[in-house]
Amino acid sequence: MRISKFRKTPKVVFIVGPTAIGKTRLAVKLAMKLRGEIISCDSMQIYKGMDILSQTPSRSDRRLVKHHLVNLLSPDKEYSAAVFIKRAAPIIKSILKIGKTPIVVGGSGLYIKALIYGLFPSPAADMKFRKNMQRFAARHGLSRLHKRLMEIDPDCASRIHANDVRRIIRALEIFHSTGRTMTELKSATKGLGDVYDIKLFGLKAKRSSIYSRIDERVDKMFADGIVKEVRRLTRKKLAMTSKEALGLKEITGYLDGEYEAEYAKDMLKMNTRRFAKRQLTWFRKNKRIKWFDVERNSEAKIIANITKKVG
RNA sequence: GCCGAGGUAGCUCAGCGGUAGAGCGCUGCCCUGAAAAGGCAGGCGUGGCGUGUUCGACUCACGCCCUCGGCA
Repeated sequence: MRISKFRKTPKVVFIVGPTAIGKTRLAVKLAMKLRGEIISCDSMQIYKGMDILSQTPSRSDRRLVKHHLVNLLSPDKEYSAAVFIKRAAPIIKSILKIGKTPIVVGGSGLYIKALIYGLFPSPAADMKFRKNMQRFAARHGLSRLHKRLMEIDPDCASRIHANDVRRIIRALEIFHSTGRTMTELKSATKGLGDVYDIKLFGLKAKRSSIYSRIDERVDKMFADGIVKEVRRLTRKKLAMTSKEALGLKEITGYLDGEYEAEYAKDMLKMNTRRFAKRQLTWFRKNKRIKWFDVERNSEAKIIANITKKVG
C-alpha cells in the first residue's frame, strides 16, 4: 500500500445486494458512466439457456456494456466459486490494462468473498468421492463420517456441525485427494484485495419491499415463459451446479403433475425470499460495504455517489 | 330451521382439570471448489365470546357467535 501514494492502485468496483434489488440495471448505467465492463459474479447467469431462470442481463444491456461470465457455459458443466475466481481474475486484469473499470456484480456472498480474500489452494471437486461418501453416510450414518474427520482434522471437525453433510464430505475429500488437512491448507491465501483497491457498494431496501419485488419478478418470469424454459432444460442432463437454480425444482414438480402451476409459483416466491434473506445475512457482516437504499435514493443519485467515490 | 363436525401460533392441526405443543411458515445466525446449495438456533399465543362448576378451566356444563358438511 506504500506505493499508492505515488501511483494509483487500480480500483475494482463491486455492486452487491439481495436478488431483485436492481443490481443488473444499475450496473449497466454505472458502467456507461465509468467506462466500465461488468463481471457477473453469479453461479447461474454463467449458464446458457437459463435466461429467465437466472435473470441473465438482456441482450440490449449486453450490447451497451461488455459483460463477462454471462451466458457461456453449457448447463451440463459444473461451476463453482473456485472456477469463478480463476476466470474472473484474468478478466479483471485485462480490463484494467485497457484503462477501463472492472465492475463485479452479484449476490453470492461466497463468490465475492473468494474473489476478494482468495481461496486456499485446494483440490477440485471429486464428484465420485462425494457420491461414495453420501452412500456411506446413508448406510452407516453421518456421525461416522464426522467422527472420521475428527480423527484426521479435529480443529476443522469441531467447526463443522455434525449434520452438515456437504462440509464434512468436502473436508474429507480434501484430505482424500491431497493427503493434507483443510486446516493445514488454510494458511496464507491471497485474493484481489491484496492487489487492488476494492470498492464495495451494496443496494438495499426494506425487507417488505425486497419481498414484493421478488413476487413481481416471479410473476413476470412465469409470464415470460419460465415453464417452457425449464421443460427445455430438463430434457438434458444438468450439472450439479445448474440443477440448483431456483425455479427448477418448483417447476419440475408442476410438470410432473405433482401440483398446480399456482403452487409452483408460490413455492418459487417463497424460496427466492429465503434466498434473499440468506444473502442479507451474509452481507450484513461485511463492514466494508457502503450501502444505498434504493427507495430513498434515485438511481441517478446512487450512480453519481458511486462515481464520486470511485473517481 | 334441524342434525353432525369443528373454532388452539401466520397456515395445517395435536394434546390436556394444574395458564400449551408439532410440522410448515417466519426471524436470527453459520459458511473456503454444489453457495440460487447446505447447516444451526429461536415459539412468534387474548386457546371464538360470555356465564357457571372448581382451589384451579384451553380442557367440564350451559348460552351466544362463526365455519364446514348433510337434511330441509
